[in-house]
Amino acid sequence: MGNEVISYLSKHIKLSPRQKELIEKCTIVKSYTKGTILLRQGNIANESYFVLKGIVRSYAINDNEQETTIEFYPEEQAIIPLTYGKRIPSTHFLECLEDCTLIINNPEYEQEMFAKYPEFESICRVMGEVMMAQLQESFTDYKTRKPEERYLYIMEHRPTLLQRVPLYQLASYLGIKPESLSRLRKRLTKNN
Amino acid sequence: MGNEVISYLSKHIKLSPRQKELIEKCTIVKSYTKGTILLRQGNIANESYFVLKGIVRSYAINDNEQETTIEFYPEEQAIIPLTYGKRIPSTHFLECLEDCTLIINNPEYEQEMFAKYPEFESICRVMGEVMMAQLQESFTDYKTRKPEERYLYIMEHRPTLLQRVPLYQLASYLGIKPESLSRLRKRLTKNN
DNA sequence: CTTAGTTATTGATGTTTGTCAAGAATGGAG
DNA sequence: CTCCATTCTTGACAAACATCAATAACTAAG
Repeated sequence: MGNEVISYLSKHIKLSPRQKELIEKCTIVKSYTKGTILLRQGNIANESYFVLKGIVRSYAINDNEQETTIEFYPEEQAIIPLTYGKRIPSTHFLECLEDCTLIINNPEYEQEMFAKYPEFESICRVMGEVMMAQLQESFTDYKTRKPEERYLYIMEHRPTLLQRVPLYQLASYLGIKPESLSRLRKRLTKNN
Repeated sequence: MGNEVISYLSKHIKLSPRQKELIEKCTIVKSYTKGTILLRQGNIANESYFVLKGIVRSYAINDNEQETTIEFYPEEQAIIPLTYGKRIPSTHFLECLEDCTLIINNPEYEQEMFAKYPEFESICRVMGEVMMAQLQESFTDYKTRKPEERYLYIMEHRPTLLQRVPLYQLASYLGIKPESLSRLRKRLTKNN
């Protein structure tokens, strides 16, 4: 069951055979039905996840009641809420867009693991750093690209998203209204 | 000299008198002239900073040779490059927009400090978490607000920026072209 | 003070997005 | 299968931004 986790982690750091063994042993797996809210904005985030099957969306609602999709997490993605393990209320929601199978983690269990297998702590630290760098990069990218360029990027690099995600949610991910995404797509099919 | 650091840190975490004393003792201060590049995109970031005087800009250049301002760091701001202490090349530049006086830090010095004063490690960890949360929040905010709203936010919360920063750099921070910022400003003065 | 270089504004024009409203397509529940 | 709710598309119009080009304002160096 932990194979997917190992394949994911291996993209970012080198794992020793012993570490791989460890990960396989220590995973808690749960399933959720489509539509399940894993975390609510304002609540405390006391779990982190790893997606084995399905797709999870993270989104936030601001004072204008506008909903913004922050990220989609399909298979082989780690989901670590920003407020994970802190006392601060969560800044965003987590929602299952399909029936999902997830690996669950929580701070207490993590601490237990760290005590038993100290190497685990640096793995987690590195993962945190990687996520932060990715976040910064996508922010920079977001500022320099137009919605159309962002859409084309997704078509090229994450084409399955288009089949699995409602377009109005993709629109809020791109930072435009659903109508604009609709027209953008029409434009693209015409010109090619 | 460390007073400003203490005042900054105190905004985010509680410091004991002993910790404050520590910080005062252990700071390395340097000065740079306007225009100095502290860090280049592609290079290794082996220093982090704290601004005592002046203002530093972080920006990135993407494949289209477009320059995007990521953040302005005036007095009392910590600057921790995302790739700080890692072997990854930096994703952004750091540039002094004025003559600057900065507190310098590097990973080796940090490790030394951690060994001597273990409490320091958790201070740094918390600071990292705070920065990450801020980054995520500004990203979400960026997606839901229009350029005009972002400009008004700066006028209200960081009014000094407008006097210290060239408008074309502020424009790239807001995600628009200088011409558009110019017109946006004109619009606002007319309607109020 | 003058000049060269940078930064800011303005005008004209085309494209894209937002908004409001209506209609078409899709999908799930009974 | 039918119906209802959600999701997607389309139209018309206004607002905002990008682009190109020219001019104005400002700054720093000689």
